[in-house]
This record gives sequence, C-alpha cells and structure tokens, in this order.
Amino acid sequence: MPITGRKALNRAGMRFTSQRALIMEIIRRGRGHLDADEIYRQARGKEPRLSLSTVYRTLQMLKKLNVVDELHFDESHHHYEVKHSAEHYHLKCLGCGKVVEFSYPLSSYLKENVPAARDFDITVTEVSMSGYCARCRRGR
Amino acid sequence: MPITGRKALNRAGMRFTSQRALIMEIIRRGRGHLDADEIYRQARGKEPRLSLSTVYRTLQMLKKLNVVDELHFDESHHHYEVKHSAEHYHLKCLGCGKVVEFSYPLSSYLKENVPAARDFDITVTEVSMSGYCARCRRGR
DNA sequence: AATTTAATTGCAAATGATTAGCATTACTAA
DNA sequence: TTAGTAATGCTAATCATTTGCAATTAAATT
Repeated sequence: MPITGRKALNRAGMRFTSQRALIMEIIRRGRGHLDADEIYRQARGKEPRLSLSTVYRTLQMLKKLNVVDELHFDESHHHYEVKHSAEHYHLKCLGCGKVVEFSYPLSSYLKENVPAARDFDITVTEVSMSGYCARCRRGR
Repeated sequence: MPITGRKALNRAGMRFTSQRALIMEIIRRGRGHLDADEIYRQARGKEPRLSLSTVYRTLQMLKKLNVVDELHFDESHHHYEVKHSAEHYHLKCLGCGKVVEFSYPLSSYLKENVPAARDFDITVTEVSMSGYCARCRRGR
C-alpha cells in the first residue's frame, strides 16, 4: 500500500518519479522519526546521484499533501514521520535520545477543558515532552 | 525587580554588564514572545553598538540560568519569554499570528494518565497548538 | 584608587539547515 | 512521437545561530 500512488499525484498535476518513490519508501519503512539528512543518507545508498534538494522538496510536498508530519523536538532541525491515523505524541529521553510515542486524544481534551481554546479552530496540536527514561535515570 | 541581579551573577562567576541589563530588561518588558532579532532591534535603539552575538549569548545564559524559556513554534527561529511560575502553554493563530496563553497543569495530568510517561522523569513539556482565532475564522 | 586577570564584547567569518535559480532531464497527455 | 512542463541535480544563496579572536571592561585584589 503505497503512501501516495502514481494516480493520486497525477491527479494533482504532479509526477511520479523514482526519486519520490524512493523517498516515500524510506519514510514509510523507517518507523522512527527521520530527519532530512538521514533520509538523504539512506536514499543515496540506492541512488547515489539523488540530491539533498530533492529530499527537501519531496518532504515539503508530502507535508502539503498531508502525508507526513513534521516534528519539532528541541533541536535545530526537524524530523518527519508518516501521518498516523491515531492522535499521538512524543516523549524524548534526553539521555539516550530514545523517542517513545503515546496515543492520547489530547486535542479534544484540551478543547473541552481550556476556555481559551474554545473559540479557536485548532488545526495542529503538537506536544513534546522530554526527560529521562528509567534506564538513563538510574545511570545518573 | 530585576530578573537576575548583579549579585546572583557574580556568585555564579559571571559579570553584570550594561548589555545584559538591557537585554534582560527588554525581555522582561516585552510581555509577548520575542525572538532574537526583535530583541536585537529593540536593544540597538538604546545601544547601537550592541551585537547580535551578545543577544544570542545572553539568551543562552538566561536559558541555562532558568530565567527564560525557549519556545518552538512551527517556525525556523525561536522565541523567548520570562519563565512563568505557573505552567502554561500557547495557542497560535495561523491567520493573524496572535499568540494566546493558557494555564493548565498538563504535565501532571499526562503523568497520571499516560502509562508511557509514568517511568519517565519528565523535565520539559512543550505544547503548541495552532489554528484560527474567531476573528480570522470569520474572514475565511 | 590603581592594578591585575579573566569574563565579556564586537566584529567578522564559519556553520548547519533549508531554500532558490537555472540549465538539463524525463514524465504525461495529446 | 512529440511537445510541453514538472522535477531533478547542481551550485550558490539565505536564514538563524555559533565561534574565534583581539580589544574591552567588570570585579577581585592590592
């Protein structure tokens, strides 16, 4: 089940290219939260001539098509993941860098409980928590 | 009531300089959520020779001293605000850019309700929601 | 108050992440 | 098959932030 098929792209006036197929494949497989550079590195393994610009352009496109989410951890670059159907968030360990996901219907919860959110039409909710996982906590 | 007095800095082996005083003053007054460049622009009104490096260095210092928080909206640069005592988060309007704050004890709520968060020692929780405020929603 | 010394500054240049310009390539529709 | 035009791969630009270093200057010491 491809993320975005040839037809879907064509319908939008876009083209299905080998580079895009490759990049989408990498994002889909890499269950983690890849950043542009990691995607680039993996892609070059298959297609050494592929450029970093293409990675960025494809990422922008997928973001616009609502296929991937861009995550902002406390870093200078972004991470990307395939859009999940279920609402979920991230918990990042400052010790080992591990990222734990958890599902939670936070946006509806907040909408109900936060007065300020009530007359807002909220389209994006981003939560990122960090701290130390059990293992790393012990080692300190 | 200065954010960080001369004594507090000296105790930490640091110096109290006019530049730092000015930058802290600007952050404290600018109730909003200033970015480095805005702070720089305001500071230059008073001290035209002050450099952007100094702004960044001071910001890093204040972050380390736990005096300011660095906020990551969905932008390529960061924003800064004086650390509040009360836990609060942000709601940003994608139409007019307005940022609304709301207080909410979210971290303890999540700690209680999210199993994955239970054995984590959470030190930072960041939430940012965006959407359209009532006024902007009408204009669409 | 004068002297010392090490933190801080300003400037310029470096870095890292991302974007843009443009000639060339290669999907697609006709 | 071909014409038309997205998309690619370069390289160079941009934006935000950091760094190196010589010149200042705050604060501890005399």
